[in-house]
Amino acid sequence: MSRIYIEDLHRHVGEEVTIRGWLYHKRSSGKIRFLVVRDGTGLLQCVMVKANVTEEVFALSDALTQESSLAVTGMVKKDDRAPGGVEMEITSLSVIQIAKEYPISPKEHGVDFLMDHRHLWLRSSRQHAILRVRHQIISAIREFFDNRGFILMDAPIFTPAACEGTSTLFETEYFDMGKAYLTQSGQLYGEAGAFALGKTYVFGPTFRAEKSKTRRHLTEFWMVEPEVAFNDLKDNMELAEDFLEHIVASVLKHRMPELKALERNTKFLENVKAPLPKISYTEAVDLLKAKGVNVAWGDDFGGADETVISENFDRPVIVHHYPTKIKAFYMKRDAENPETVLAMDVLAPEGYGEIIGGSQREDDLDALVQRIQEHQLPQSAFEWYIDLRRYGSVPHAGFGLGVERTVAWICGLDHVRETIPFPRMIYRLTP
RNA sequence: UCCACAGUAGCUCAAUGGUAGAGCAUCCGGCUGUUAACCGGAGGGUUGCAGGUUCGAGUCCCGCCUGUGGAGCCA
Repeated sequence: MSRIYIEDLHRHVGEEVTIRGWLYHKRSSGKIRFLVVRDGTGLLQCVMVKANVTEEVFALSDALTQESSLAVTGMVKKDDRAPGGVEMEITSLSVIQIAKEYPISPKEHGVDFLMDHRHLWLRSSRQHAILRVRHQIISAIREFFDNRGFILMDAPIFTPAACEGTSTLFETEYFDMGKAYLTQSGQLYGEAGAFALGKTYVFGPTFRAEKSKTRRHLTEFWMVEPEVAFNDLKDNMELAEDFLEHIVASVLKHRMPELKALERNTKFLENVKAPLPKISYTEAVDLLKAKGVNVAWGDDFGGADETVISENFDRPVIVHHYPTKIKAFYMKRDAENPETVLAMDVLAPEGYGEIIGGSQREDDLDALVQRIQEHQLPQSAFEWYIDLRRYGSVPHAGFGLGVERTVAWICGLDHVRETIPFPRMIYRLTP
């Protein structure tokens, strides 16, 4: 016998079925009880009328507490009075466990309390909606690259050295070999992959020990990083805009009920179609100056600056050709203007900030070694990476997309802490 | 790390320097269509910790702890 889930109940109207799940909420009125049951796929209002069940079953419903596990059996009926339009008329009920007093009530709670109870908070409908959208985004990411012949290439999490700034590494003892570090990015390994397999993507968790305490930061977050041999900056930007279009279209196609539950205005999401608007860093600085922001050419943009830039567009905007000195060592300098690199960031609209950062990579051996020295990085740790420029180096490019910021943007959340099941932040390691 | 704000019942919050309270949750009772149901009743407190001022401190002062929002840094 196949198991029936709440999300499929509209196909079982008129049948007697059994649903196993948890009590989400209960309302009682003398001789009639309304049990709202959840099973992970949705919520179902179950109506228990005293005359229709045995005394034992009716008494059992009195003992049910919020989140008690149970199985309900009854007739599935269409009823406009029920949330979801379908309800169950209970004929039988069995209790699996009576839950202890559940800490999360239907009333409001503070952020810290909810984060302390994250393992239970995940059961609420808002968190359901977010995690389903996250799932859809991850699914769309893999679908996009898989359909284009990219090979998933996992990068290591223990690494011998930094690829971004050195001050933001989590370190750990690695037997008698000294320190190992948790990866900040799989990109360098992705480059090795691109030279082996042509087009690859790295997808996994990354770690930054930045003491950032903002709505956009986690210490552990997921990143997907495509890397393509023979791609230049233009190819890279085109890949990024096709990629974003695909992700957003997939969520709009499959997760509208969740976006509605999150009260997400999808107007801007529907605009996410390639090609996206593109401006150079220099144009972005001029734009900021015209808006009265005090910036100079060569400054990196802060979160507020990114918001001002993105407010000029009704869809994500690509900013390219950043100053060399504010970007990573592996980015290729523009031959026409070595003060800039062939970098590009994608800024999400509505103030959600940078969701993609990428570049064409430095493929020249001498230039790369020089950049490593300029950044005072330990060259020995990068010998394998430099090797890629010794043996058949070619132009190549890639980018990284932060999954949590993308989820926050698409869901319209005001903080990334709700975009991942168990967020890791500067002051939170549990649950 | 820096700046600002906060910490009172299980939760969300009140309380002019003068008897610590409400709603929800819990428990008891009532109600045959509820939608965060409603109505009546009950229990529930070392006011974050440690000092100080005062006749008297949840309230004022000092230090610490924890958290929230933001900055810098970044995806």
